[in-house]
Amino acid sequence: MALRIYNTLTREKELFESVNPGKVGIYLCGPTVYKPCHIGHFIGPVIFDALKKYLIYKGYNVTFVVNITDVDDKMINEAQKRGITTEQLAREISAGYYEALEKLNIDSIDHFPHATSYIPHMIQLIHKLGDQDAAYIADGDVYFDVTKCDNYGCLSNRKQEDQLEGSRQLAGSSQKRNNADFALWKSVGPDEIGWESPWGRGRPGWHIECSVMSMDLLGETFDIHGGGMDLIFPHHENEIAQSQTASGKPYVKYWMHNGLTRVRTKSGSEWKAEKMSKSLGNIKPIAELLEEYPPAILRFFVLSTHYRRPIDFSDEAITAVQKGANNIYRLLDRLEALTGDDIYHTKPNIAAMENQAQSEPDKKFTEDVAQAQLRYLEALDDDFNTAAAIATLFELVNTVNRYLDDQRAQGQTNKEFLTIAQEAGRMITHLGQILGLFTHPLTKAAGTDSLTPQLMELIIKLRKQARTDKNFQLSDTIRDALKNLNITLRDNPDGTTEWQLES
RNA sequence: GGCGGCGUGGCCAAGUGGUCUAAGGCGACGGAUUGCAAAUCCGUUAUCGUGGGUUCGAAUCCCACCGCCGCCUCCA
Repeated sequence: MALRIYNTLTREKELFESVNPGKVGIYLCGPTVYKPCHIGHFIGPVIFDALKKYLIYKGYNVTFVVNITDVDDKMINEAQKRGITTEQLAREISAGYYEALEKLNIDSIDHFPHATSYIPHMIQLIHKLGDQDAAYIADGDVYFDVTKCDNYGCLSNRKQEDQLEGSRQLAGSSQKRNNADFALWKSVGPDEIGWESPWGRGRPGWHIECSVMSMDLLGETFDIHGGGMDLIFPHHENEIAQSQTASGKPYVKYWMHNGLTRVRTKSGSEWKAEKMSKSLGNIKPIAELLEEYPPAILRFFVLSTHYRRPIDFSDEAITAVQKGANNIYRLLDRLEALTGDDIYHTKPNIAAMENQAQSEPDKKFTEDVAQAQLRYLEALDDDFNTAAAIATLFELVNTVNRYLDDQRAQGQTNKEFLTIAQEAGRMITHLGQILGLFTHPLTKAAGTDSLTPQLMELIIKLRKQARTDKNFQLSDTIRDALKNLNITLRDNPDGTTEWQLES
């Protein structure tokens, strides 16, 4: 089994082979911390956190870097508007960012380099570029000369000549050698935020920070660089130009770009999907969203679409996904309740299933579970198709439910089939957890105290008596009352009743 | 003007040359089960934007057209 990844650079799915055997470096463009983050900021982190987990599963040693841009025009403006320093602003916004990451189970990021901590490195890199005449001073600013990079435009497939007409890039600094040249260092006045440099007081351009931090932490050539598709040009294109020119080596082996988040809104009877943006005012802060939906569901939602496609965000869409995910949780929780064993934190044991499986249905079932695992991993190997992988999870759930039903229908009294079903449940959590899904029950474990199960047993017994007496009014009252406590009863055909705490 | 993405059932969403009259989810409908429900199971619900073309064979390749979205200024 070999992982294949779509590389924006070549526009093809390529076999993944890491630069250094057994090791993988991933760099993802993080947020500019000037306004509260929204769901769009977490698409990348969810995807690449899941990817890292999968690579670890495959045996790689992975280093994952997400940068924090804590200096640029927007930050300065916002800080000024609010009457605080940019440091205060950065601290406040990044705290919210980290908090959301944690809730979304994004725990695999090894480094969060801040741009402001890398100023000397940036100056060094600009120097290096200057030595090659790839950087020059104009109007006190330092620019990168794109003609010094022979493959400029390779990532975005753009030619400079084509960019002129219709572009909103107005004829500004006429001092630039080429229209496409971009700033490496911008000069600032004495009372503005800035750092001393050989070119006077100033602050770095946006693109240089990612080049510097990624190469510092991952090496001059590293494996995977991720980001939203909107960053392909100019940001990533410029990163390549700077880094490659400075190091004389290829910069990144695989460029992975995720689709952008769109918001579905209704105008009249027409649905339309548009980009999230501040000007459109269709942004919901992540903190708010995390209040409305369980974080695990949001993560599931993101991964249930292939990463390269845009995700249309709407309450309806999340709700639909949530209902689907609940079917999986319901089965898992049910298996735990039936067997009394933890299936979230133990690994499946196919061999044990095979040993236990005596009858034909048991054997068939065991075979189906093994097949599901295979298809799940195959899907992930195919350009990290989490959507297809998740589909196999649903099929597996159906397989288990059917098995349980069949066993029950046959009046199976021995509980051996439960052992087998339990292993299948473990397979579901195990596969899900490769992507950071199904790490815990969605709700607080039911009856964590010892009293609840006993009380439930009592209540169920009483209700059963009521039903035997055909006192349905009473039995339904009990059922409704429990429902209000989010406890659902399941009356099985064989007369037994199970209970479950629903989310 | 240039670059790029998208258009698959009521909705969401996989699939990018044959196993596809098309996975999976939500919804709807019918059935089993139930005292009634819930849950679960079974079944039904698509020829893949339009029109051409290539091919023995296309949702998948090519051309044209229509529609939507993004980038070329800051953006994950």
